[in-house]
Amino acid sequence: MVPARRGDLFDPACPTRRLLDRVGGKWVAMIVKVLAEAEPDELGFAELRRRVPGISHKMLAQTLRSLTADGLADRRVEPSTPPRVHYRLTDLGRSLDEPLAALREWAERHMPDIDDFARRGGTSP
Amino acid sequence: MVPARRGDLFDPACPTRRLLDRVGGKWVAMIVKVLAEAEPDELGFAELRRRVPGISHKMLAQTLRSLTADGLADRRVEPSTPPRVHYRLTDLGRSLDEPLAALREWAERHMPDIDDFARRGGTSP
DNA sequence: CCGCATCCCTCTAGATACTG
DNA sequence: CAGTATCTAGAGGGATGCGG
Repeated sequence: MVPARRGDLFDPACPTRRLLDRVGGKWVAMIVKVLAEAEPDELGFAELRRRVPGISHKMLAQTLRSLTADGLADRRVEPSTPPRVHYRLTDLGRSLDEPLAALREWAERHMPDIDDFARRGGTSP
Repeated sequence: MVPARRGDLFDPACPTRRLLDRVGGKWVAMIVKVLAEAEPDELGFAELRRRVPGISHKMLAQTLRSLTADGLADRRVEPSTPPRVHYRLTDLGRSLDEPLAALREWAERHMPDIDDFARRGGTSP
């Protein structure tokens, strides 16, 4: 990650794009939301999959893996047969949910405006 | 946009992903930030390009086009030779900058934590 | 039950070039 | 100077299958 294409080093003091590279993925924001709403409980893999409609087995595992690797989620393995694995947000992950919640709120409030504007082809009222 | 891959319709009541599909693009957030910081002035195409290091001519035009089509930015053509085109945020675009600013702030404050965690391989202190 | 590897397809975005 | 079209490489993400 953070490839530094060719000789072109972008400003290393711009963490926003790096954050969006992670959070802008197709499923990250939704999984963080679901985990945040489950607080203070943790969620099993299967339960998570049920609460994120449309996600594939692979993408859920992959996204959870990256969240765990980034310290945004904790992973707890229950040593049973079959083993069950549970996830919850870390403090860091919980703090990330705050700006994400602001974004969700904006989206719910204003996406209809964008849709209307786009549908009318940008004509003034 | 909002392709609805194959037969798989996701929940239409989830505008957050649709917003992230737009804002999560590589340049959108940065351009909105630059336009917001220039307020109340508008910025010419060339000036914008100077303020967004690393962006290509094509991607700047393309991103500005989508912002304009979504009603997030206004486009003003100065009928001179050569023609100059100026951009500024609309009220809607300006309101979007608020949650984006929250995200930027989080990124600046917490990306180092993520980096440290990843660098230590997720080891507890 | 959950994780990981493989294959494949689509979509993004960079390079380049032509028009107004 | 600004906008658009074409081509191409690479990443993201879906389906499937084996391993633990």
